[in-house]
Amino acid sequence: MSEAAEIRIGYEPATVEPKWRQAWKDAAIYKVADSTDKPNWMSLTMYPYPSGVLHVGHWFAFSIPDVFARAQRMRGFNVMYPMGFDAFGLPAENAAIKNNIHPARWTYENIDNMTRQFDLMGAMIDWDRKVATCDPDYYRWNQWFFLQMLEKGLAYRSGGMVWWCPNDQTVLANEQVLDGNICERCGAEVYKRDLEQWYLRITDYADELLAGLDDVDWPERVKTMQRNWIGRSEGARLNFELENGSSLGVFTTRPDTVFGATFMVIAPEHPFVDQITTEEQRDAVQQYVTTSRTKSEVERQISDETHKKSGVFTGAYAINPVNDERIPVWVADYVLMSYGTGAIMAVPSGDQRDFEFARQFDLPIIPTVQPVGGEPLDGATMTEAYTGDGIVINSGEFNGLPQSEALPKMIAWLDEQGRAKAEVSWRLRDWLISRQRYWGTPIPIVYCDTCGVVPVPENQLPVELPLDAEFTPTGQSPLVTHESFVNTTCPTCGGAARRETDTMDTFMDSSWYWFRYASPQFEDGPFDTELAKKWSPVDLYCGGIEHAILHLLYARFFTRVIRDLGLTEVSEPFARLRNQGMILSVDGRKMSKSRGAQIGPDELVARHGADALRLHLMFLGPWEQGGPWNDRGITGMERFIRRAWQVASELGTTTPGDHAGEADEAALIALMHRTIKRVSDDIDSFSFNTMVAALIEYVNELMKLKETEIVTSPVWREAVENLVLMMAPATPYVSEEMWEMLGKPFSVHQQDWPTFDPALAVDATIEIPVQINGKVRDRVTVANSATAEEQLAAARALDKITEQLEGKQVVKEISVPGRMVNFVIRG
RNA sequence: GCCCAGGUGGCGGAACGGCAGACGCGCUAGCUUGAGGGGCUAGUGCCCUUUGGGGCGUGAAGGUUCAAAUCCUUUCCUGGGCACCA
Repeated sequence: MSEAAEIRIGYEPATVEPKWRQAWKDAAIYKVADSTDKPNWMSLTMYPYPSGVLHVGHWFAFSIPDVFARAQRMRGFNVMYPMGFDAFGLPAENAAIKNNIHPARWTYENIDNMTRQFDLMGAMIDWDRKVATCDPDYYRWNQWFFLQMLEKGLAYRSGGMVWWCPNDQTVLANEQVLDGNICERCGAEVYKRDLEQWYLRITDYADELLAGLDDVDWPERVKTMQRNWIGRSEGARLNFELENGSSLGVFTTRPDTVFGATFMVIAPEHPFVDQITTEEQRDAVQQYVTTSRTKSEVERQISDETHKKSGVFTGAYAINPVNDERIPVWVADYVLMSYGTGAIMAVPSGDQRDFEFARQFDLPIIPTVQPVGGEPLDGATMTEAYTGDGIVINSGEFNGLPQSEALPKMIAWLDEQGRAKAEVSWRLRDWLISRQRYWGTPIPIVYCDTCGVVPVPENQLPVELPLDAEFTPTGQSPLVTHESFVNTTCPTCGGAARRETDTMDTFMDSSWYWFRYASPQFEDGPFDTELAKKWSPVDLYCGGIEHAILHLLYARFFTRVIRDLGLTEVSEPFARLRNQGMILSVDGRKMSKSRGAQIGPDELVARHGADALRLHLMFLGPWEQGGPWNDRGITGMERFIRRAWQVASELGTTTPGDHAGEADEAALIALMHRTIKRVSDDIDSFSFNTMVAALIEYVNELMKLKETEIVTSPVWREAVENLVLMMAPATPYVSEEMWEMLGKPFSVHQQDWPTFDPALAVDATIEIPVQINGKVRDRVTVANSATAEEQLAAARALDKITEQLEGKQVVKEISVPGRMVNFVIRG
């Protein structure tokens, strides 16, 4: 049998998919040019950690952006949908210890397997642009960025209390600690240790990081999380003189309540604790400080019925600058050393925490704001702090002013006297980037007994991670004991020196990786600035909500640093952000590898085909929502594909001939345009589940029509071709096959997206409901152009309606053209 | 405690002032000599009814409206975020 005579018996994904996978590879249709006559459009999806295999959650996260990217390409953009691997990190080290396999080998093998699986998915990835962050060619630029920041004073080494994860044997950034004391990575309880570490000065950009959120098309909840994390508060810094002659600075958002400050509180870690505590109080204070140190951060922060506030009087007194009152200074752990100055002026009448403390220790309460029209407040009888607006009282010359007016006046007044200055305080801390781990970017620093801390010169980069490391189950980084790595010479004096053995937080890697896709082989810098410019900012960034703060905040910070180095013009890296929901395992819990609850795609692909799996994932529900995995329903997607296949395969067997009725043709045209509109709009709004529904409905209609005369009309051919074009982004394999079946030239993925005419997308006649008193009593078919009056006339003509209106008084008639008719009757 | 999102058939979900349950799964019945995880047809929210039809239904209770799943108020539940940040 000749090839031309071969009959396509039916849809078999096992033959269709490998065939086109190879054809695409041979024709390199996913190779992305740096620029073309079309506008560039960059679709980025958060690159995965190479854990070994892609599970259906990965498919959910990666195949849907692929659909969008493919649609954008058909719509006339030069689309880049790059992929890489976030290849440094702890799991590789754990695997090394457990299975005696080197992290590098483990990682690169996983990358190979996952690359294969991405191809199975049919993703539109240009692998020539692949980035793996554990490549020395990549991470040397982490080191380069670090050195630039060091030079600009944006990187620094400092001691202080830092979070330590005993399980991962490393410090963590504040952002990586959940629920007060839980390791974001492994779930272990973390605690604080006093260690010298490397930091990046992200707080220098706090203002800009906050303001920039207004300019991006991101989900509001992500912006809110970032705003909360940055935590800007406007207020003032006030100085209180202590009786011992020193001055205690505090930050407050309510300088207007300073007349009500009846005591002060300093954090147990505050440097003043020792010097101001009187002899009589020393024992008590010391004991308190020790106790609060052993308390976990979480314990300290609990405030409810069973956990009363605690604190101890230091014996010292301060002078309230506005009324010269002598007020006691307490030490209490409800004041945090890490925020503001680590000391507060306590105004129990205007702050609930101070109020509780005052009640507990019998300290005076002086109201300074009187609610308008309420009972006069009395410090002795108040039951809670009053934080609302009102009239200022007990505040000298400011008495009688509305609180909102008094606030700026009081700041100005205090400022004049040199007692206060308006100040903005931030919750954001600098980013701790040192990690006591092996599988990461070595921090390019050398310690020399003569010269001190010496940065490795740029021309000596990269500082390569030694591959001959020894992995022992102690959890300690093998770099520490790696003699030939640690022992080096000082770049400045040439004397013996030691290398920094800490590596960088892997969030460094992901803070600029997308720039690298523009020029992944570039050797003269982190990326080719001219090429990167063509793809900046990223038009669409997709990824999980779990990165709302961590990765996205660091990436925004890095982008600004890169901008200030003159390498990019953009400040915001990601113009539009969309978060997918999480695919949970069948039992509704997280798909964890350890519980064996991961659903692998390979078997599903073997059974149903990648196209059906892609459709199924789209059809599960709103992409933003996610939900528990189930494979019920995937058969529905297969049925849909088979029906589409049948429509396409029979087209070749019908010959164009005399038209069917004009009305039938018009109806098909309307259906086609309506479907193009629905599918296009649904893609734009990331509503992939309804997009699939629209395609299914379309095919179901075509299946009915396929037995009618209309198949001999040119309109039919157009309708079927558009079906295949619309399916192409969602089901790339079978669409390519159907496109070929229609006798069209390779490749369907290089075709233009079908357009629709809104005027043609409506049927000539429509059916509208006819209501009586808001209840549907009948339906009537009218011309789509019918006026309100015409609709009413048509409705009145209905037997059933005439009957029910008989003898009743019609109080009101509502007729909305194209929507409905309602008669309001009485009696 | 505060903020956000969400509660709709047996299930996933659709509609987001104008026909509730699109679409899919599942289920029921029938058809089909390719006994298969096949195809096709019809049905499938609940209750009442001989048919015609009628009533009730979107977590709960009120309200606005000719008309409410949709808007407003109160409340309950679920998920997420923040939380002694001065």
